[in-house]
Amino acid sequence: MLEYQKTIAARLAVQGIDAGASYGAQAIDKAATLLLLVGRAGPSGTRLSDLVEQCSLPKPTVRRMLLALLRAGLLDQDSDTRRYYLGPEIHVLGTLASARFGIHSIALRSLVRLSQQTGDTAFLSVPRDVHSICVHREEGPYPIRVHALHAGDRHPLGVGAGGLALLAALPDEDVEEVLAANADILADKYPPFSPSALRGLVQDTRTRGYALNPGMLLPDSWAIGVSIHRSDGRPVGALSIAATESRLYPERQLEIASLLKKEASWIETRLNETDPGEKPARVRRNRP
Amino acid sequence: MLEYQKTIAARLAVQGIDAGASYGAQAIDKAATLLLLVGRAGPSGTRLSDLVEQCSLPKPTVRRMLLALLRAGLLDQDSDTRRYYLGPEIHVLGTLASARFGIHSIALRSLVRLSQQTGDTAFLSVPRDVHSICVHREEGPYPIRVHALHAGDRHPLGVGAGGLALLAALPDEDVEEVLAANADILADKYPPFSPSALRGLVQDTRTRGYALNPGMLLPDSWAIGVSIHRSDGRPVGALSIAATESRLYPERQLEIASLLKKEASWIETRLNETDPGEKPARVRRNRP
DNA sequence: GAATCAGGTCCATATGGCGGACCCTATGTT
DNA sequence: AACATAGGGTCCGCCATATGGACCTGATTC
Repeated sequence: MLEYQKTIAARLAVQGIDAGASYGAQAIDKAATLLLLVGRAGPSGTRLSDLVEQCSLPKPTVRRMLLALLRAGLLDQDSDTRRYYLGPEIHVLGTLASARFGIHSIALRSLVRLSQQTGDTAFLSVPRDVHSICVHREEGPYPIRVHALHAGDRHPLGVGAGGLALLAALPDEDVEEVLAANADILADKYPPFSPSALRGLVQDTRTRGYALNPGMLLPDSWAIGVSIHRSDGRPVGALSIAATESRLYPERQLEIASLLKKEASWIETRLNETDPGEKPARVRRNRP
Repeated sequence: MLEYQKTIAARLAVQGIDAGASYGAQAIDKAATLLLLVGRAGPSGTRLSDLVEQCSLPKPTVRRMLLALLRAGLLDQDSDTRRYYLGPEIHVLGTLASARFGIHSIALRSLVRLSQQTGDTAFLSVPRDVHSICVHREEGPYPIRVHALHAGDRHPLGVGAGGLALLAALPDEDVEEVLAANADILADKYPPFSPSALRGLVQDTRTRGYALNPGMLLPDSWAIGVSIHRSDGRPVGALSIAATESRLYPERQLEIASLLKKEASWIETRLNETDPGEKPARVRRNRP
């Protein structure tokens, strides 16, 4: 493995993206990394030099990749500002993919209701590998807003109320796997979240019935989260509500937790009825 | 350009996908093509051999690409059936991209209302290059259903009620460009849609105020469509309703057209209020 | 007007992708 | 049981293709 490739892996690992081991078609690994980085940059886009810095690849290489991604419609470039954005083709593909991972379109209504009822900001997070990704933020009417989490942000599972709800919903063996996989990142970038601390948080979450983040990432940025399960029990997402400490005193926590649970089960029923498990019949069993 | 690459372009052109000219990072062109093909295959997935056939690349190459895409989470493979599907990462990225191309999540409610009110099936199509793509189909309660159009299908602009509504919403010069770009495909795969016929359909659509497809693709598969515009006038999508001829007699056409127009303008107001034109300030003007 | 910064491009080099040939398993067929 | 077919997946030597240091250009700053 070349030196710069180590650096990619290292940098991305720190940022919560794991480029993974690559054997063959390495261009695609780089392209995927760039897509993630552009996606994380959000609606204001990124600049070439930012991307070069973030993925530690030489500029011409990044530029070539970007050109190819533009050509494919997977990215967009503003011709004035020269900034790069996610492209129309990604949107189309994502829409088609939602037939399989259709939590989002269903959960949207829940988020709107939650943010209206509570006044605070509601989030939908989904698990991806050993991370949780915030895929939607719905602002509530209350004027003091917590902006610690943005759509596109990735954190190790267990960090933040949504991610903690997801982690606590996994069986213990999976929890340990996740903690092991994230050990380096946690130690490096999330000092309050040592493996033992996370085990404690998971226990608390399970007994309490909802996940609580008492400002562990950003002081006075509190949040409550609950997980959403597929019919086979696997967690496929988490709803959470963020507010300042003064708005999350114990009694209100309970109110909000019950609202969250109501919406979670609402989503679960919708998910199961639109998920007919439409699999082709043929079965094989000859894996190496 | 090598022989097999010509073949890719040729095959995909026939199917309405244009691989485009490729200079540098050609792996990404192939990867993007595969993503499109898997996306078009829909929720039942595709097999390796289908993909090999559709993109006319040698099997090991396709497989290497697929492995890389699986590694990146852009695709999924069912370990039993060995079929390939769009992956979770595509879904996440698509969700993030919808911040920029957010028609879908807004339009969903319109589609539900339309299919409930009319009983028939409602579609959302978006323009992409010189094609229209059906990104959502919402079934209505009426038992006789027209299944000529599926989510993921691409047709040249002007073919089908949604695509015709989109084409007719473009200025004449753009219409001519689109017709020229699609000339080969139209002649080859859509015999009823000669350029002159399409020009006539566009005129009819503009004077009538809505697009009508009187079973031109599939006998007795009729449809009505209207376009959705951004604040600057560009069409960004189309709503359509499909039914059999007997359910689309002239008076009902008018009723449905007015329902479609009502929903289209509902979407337009939502689009404009959630599209704050959030662009970075810096401006440059030095294009080669 | 010199210095800095950002976007973008060039081209000799060698690395990593290419694809014909091959293997394995499952499912007919005689 | 032996044979045939079809689909999924892998190997490895050759050479086409991506690589990246160096360079160009236009803005912005001092």
